Amino acid sequence: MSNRFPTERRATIRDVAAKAGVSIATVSKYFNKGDYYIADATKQRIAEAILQLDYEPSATARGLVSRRSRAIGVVIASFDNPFYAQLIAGVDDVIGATDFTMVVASTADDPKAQAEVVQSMRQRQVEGMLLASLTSESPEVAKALRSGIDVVLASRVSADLNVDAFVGDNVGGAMEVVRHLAGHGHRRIAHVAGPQNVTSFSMRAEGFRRGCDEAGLDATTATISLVSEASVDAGEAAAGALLDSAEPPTAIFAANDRVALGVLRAAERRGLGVPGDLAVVGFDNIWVADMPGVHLSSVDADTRDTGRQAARRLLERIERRWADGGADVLEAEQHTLPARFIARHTCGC
Amino acid sequence: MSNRFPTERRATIRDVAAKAGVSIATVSKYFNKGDYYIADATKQRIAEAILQLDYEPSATARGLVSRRSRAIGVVIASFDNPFYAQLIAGVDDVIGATDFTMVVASTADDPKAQAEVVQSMRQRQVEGMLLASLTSESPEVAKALRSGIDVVLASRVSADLNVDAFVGDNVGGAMEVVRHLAGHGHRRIAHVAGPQNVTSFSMRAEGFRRGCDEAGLDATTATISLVSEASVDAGEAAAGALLDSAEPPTAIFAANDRVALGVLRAAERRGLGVPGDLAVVGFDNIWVADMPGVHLSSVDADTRDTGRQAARRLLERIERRWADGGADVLEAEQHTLPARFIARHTCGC
DNA sequence: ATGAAAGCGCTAACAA
DNA sequence: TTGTTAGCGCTTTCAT
Repeated sequence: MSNRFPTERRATIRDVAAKAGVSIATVSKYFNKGDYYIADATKQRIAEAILQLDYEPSATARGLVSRRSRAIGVVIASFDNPFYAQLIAGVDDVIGATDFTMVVASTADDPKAQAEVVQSMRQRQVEGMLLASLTSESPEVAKALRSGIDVVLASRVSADLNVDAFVGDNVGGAMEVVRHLAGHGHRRIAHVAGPQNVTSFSMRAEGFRRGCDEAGLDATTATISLVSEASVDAGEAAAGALLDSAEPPTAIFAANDRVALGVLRAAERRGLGVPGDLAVVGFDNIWVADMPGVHLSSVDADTRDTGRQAARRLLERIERRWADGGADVLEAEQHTLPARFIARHTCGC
Repeated sequence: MSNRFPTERRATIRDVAAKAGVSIATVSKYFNKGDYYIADATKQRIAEAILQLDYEPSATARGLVSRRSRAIGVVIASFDNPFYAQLIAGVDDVIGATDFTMVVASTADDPKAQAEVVQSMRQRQVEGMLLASLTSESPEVAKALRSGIDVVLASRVSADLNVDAFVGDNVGGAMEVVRHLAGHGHRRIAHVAGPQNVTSFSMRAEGFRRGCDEAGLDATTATISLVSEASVDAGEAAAGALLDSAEPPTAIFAANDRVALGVLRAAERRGLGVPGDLAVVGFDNIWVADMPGVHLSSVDADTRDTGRQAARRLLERIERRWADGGADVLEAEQHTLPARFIARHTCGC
């Protein structure tokens, strides 16, 4: 047996009005409580009718007249990446407590996909967008901005978009890592860097360089190995090449924890002890880093909180826009969130 | 400097029509290509106008008249749980390839939150809902069903809702685990079971019992320890109690991988060797299970594919409904996806 | 090949 | 306190 209901037409405000014996305006007022006076007896009858008809007001119709969708769009690179999962969890923490809904889409860092997604969100009239996946800025984003959609960046910065951005202290965190590793006596340190068109990764690479300078290491010992995708497999491959070279590093700083996990696997496959033969440090401090058997040293920039802050800011912008009649009065700010080095087992602590 | 654009009113179909010197009906036809003939010259002018005005049709207005939102709702328990992340990734695989959008919300398995979320989605006129977090079925879901919203369950079954469900072979998978563990010679096997109001967990517990029967183990050696929340910490606590008891188990089968990770941590904290002193098996085969240093044996029911299949089915239902003029002709089916035991290090293989 | 007009379900003046 | 009415931006007959 299937759900065989004749599926009678959804009840509308008209049906409610008819059944309650009032005008649709009164029913509308009933829902937009607070601003109107309406007799208790009438209220009763309306409530009754709503219940009986199982009426639910159409957000679509409401949105059309009020010109507000009460929806925000969230764009990430992928769902099965704990970093984005954490970020969205943070966004959800704040959005879930409001009457806004989230429409979410992933773009796999594909500019074309991003353009499509942004366009689709514009059509859906989202009031704001939270972009966490933004490598090359597509013109679609600028258009969205121009059409009155607020935009906030998370874990990304943009040179030509004048919008708020919330991003961890990648440079500082990376420098801290090198400092720490150097403190353990390492001289041959390698950095497995992620795609440099992703700002977080390029900033980490920059921090690595600065850290090496600071520690007096030069390019003969401090090397950077680029990886085209920040994945476990790519990390394993890159680390493998490094480890199999003539003068392998004694410590590897990975672009992020997933890459670090790949490095760990490469070491394990070669029977190398960690941190004895090789020290490893990641970035992002995803929950896995703290798991038994892993104990990966990492840098924590509180991803979930990044999501929360970015979401709050977006909401703030949206509210302000309505309060100020469409104007965009807030200055765009770049917020750098503090990064903390988390020493666990793999760095040699 | 902020994004200071006077934020002129979004262009509407009217503006386009005016600028192109045609009627709005023609512009509308331009977008609903295929069904109408429209002169090439006119097409040109419209395209031009659209470009200049940076016009994007309003999905809201469209939805109001067409009565279709081209949106589906996805309800999960939480984002920062790799299981749901995988599931959503699967859903995204198929939805992302269509012109539907996903509105997502989490409920933390709170019935009240679930009711709110479902209600909100109903207001937003989603055409279908994918429920992956459904412990106690709230009446809201039945209402949604009645109002013509298609519903598909993922990784959950429901006794009183007559809807499609896609769920892994929890019973069979669990039996397989016990069989395997018994094959390794274990007699004292414990199951750290998750909240029993979650069908996946109750089914796994059931499979555990059946497996013990099959292996000739009885309640004196095969024990079940209930945990109120399927988390790492809860798993650690439960395993700790088990391990510190007079006659500790030699093998623990955890409700899922997160709980298993907790078990692993409990063992590690006590200096117990795995699998030497304690064999451990999880469930779900989240990606972490395969990481270096972890090597957790688990049961794989292809979560991502579950998401894909469920999403496909939902889309199928939606299309059918429109093809058949609102009727709901598909029989509700319960799909059991095969579960495969994945032997890694922690089970003793 | 194109346009006029009637709504889709709702909100928000303005009247009564 | 309640009702009338004019749209919100679009699709869709039905004319032309």
